Amino acid sequence: MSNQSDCCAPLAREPIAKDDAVEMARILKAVADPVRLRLLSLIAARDADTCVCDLLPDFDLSQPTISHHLKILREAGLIGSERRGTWVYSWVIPETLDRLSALFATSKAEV
Amino acid sequence: MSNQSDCCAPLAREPIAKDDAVEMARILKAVADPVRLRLLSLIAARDADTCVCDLLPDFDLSQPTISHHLKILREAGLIGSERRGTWVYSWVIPETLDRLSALFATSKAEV
DNA sequence: CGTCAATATTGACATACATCGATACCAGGA
DNA sequence: TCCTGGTATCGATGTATGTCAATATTGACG
Repeated sequence: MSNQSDCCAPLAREPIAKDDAVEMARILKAVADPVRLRLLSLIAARDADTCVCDLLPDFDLSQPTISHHLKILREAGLIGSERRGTWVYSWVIPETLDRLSALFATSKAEV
Repeated sequence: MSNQSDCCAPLAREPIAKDDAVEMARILKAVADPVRLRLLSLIAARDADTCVCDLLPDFDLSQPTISHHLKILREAGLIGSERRGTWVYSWVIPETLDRLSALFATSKAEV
């Protein structure tokens, strides 16, 4: 029943299936890091797409390290990225955030 | 402004503070594992408290390993546990689930 | 007490991960 | 066509993590 784009009822509703647990844990691993959580938040809190160069100054980390973290967020489907000339811009994919939010929802009543 | 029980606005609302990112990443690490996600779900989906002995048969893992995972969930504030005679029972702490759910909320409109 | 069943702790091990410096790749401009 | 600046990849390294077998702890019950 669960596919990529619409996976699993809230944790508290019914025991999550093994495969779904693997899939959601993959996404959760991507956000289970202070640096990536901040990167994601910086990108998500903007109205416009975010240039990587705007993110770097906020961290005491090397450019390769930030690039590495962005790749992990991208592979988890949490952000999208695109090169525009010299710069690379990123944006949030809200559907993936929604999946996480729904996963932890506790109100058993719903649609 | 943010304390333990009510930390940080949704990621997408404003850039998360460094300390909050560390704190939330700590909790997220606890759920970023397929086994712990299933444990949490099994416990959360029940009406009554869950005996550890009821959880073991669902996994192809040793008892010490399950015990280890439960400890991590406990230390993250996701579940509570209590010994009653021979058995140890666990229950979910919904406030912590709510914090996670709220963290990923995308609708900018709210209370 | 002494035993037994349920759970926790310890120590060891292999694997995964965050980070860096060095370097490669790309696109724009002289 | 060659530089230059922004970004990605690579290789190395130290640390964290998931797992187990062995053992300790806890509490119930003879």
